Amino acid sequence: MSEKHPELNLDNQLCFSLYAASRHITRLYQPMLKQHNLTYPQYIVLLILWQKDGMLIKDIGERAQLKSNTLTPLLKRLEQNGLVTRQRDSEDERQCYVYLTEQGKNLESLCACIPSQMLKQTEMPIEKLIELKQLLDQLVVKEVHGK
Amino acid sequence: MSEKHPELNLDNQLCFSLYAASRHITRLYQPMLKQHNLTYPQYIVLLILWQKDGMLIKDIGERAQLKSNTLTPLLKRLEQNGLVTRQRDSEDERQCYVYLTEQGKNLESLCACIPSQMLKQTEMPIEKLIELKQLLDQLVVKEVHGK
DNA sequence: AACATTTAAATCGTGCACGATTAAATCACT
DNA sequence: AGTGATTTAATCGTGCACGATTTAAATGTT
Repeated sequence: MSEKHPELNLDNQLCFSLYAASRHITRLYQPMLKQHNLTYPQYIVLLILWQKDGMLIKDIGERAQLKSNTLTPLLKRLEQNGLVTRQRDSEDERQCYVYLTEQGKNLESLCACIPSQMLKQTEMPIEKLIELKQLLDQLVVKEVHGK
Repeated sequence: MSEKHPELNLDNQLCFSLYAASRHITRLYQPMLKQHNLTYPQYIVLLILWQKDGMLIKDIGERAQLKSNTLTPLLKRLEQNGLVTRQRDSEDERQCYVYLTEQGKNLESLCACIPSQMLKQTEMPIEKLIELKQLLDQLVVKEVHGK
């Protein structure tokens, strides 16, 4: 066991805990999302559209922190599955609006139980989860300003 | 703005904060890793091997929480780049050991500055980062037991 | 010894992520 | 009006992640 560089010990790396925890939580979502034929990033995009229908891809991207190279194919899949439609802005043909279909809107109620089921599975007290979320958001906020 | 299902508000979703923070931190690593022609998951695997050289793929996978379907191609790329070699166990031909090459070993010292540079970039006090890491690890530990 | 079971790695297919580039529309400025 | 810069989405290529399957080797059981 090398101890030349203890700062490189995996157990000291916040980055790895973050990476592992994120994938772990995504895996926990899979069984529930699979019932609705959704992937986790698709679910994120739907969360955004359920809050505000008819958004521009650009604005969805800002909210989800994803660019068109990820969103365009993802939205095409959602469209193929009948959950959204895409429509160019007639005022500015560069832009593209995304609208929920009826099926996409109806899915919201069906997914409403997911957050509470997830909370149950994590088995961590709600105060700790809130604390964790705040710390995570602080970690990201810095760079948004710096940009 | 739909408020039928406030539990689905993106801003209330720990999962999204986790997902966004993880990708954010990975992006922060990119410039430093690119200098050594490494991706972030490759760096994770090297962190593991720097701690203990000559591990089985199975054990690397347990440590990194990755299976062979992810590790095999990743290790082939590390091998192509001259950082590791792979060798079947002659006692048990199913198993495969991964060894650092000289170049792979030498890279450790070159990467030793990365953690401190990352700490600088996050601009979050070290106590908060430690707290964050502990919470993340608690989130994951539960499922390992349940499994 | 024969055969079912288990294990480890590799393979396959799908869907992200993301850097880089492209194409088209709009804007800004002369 | 003309043209260079900017904006938006799409496209392209690479490398993960991961469920599912396959292959080969080892193990267990009769």
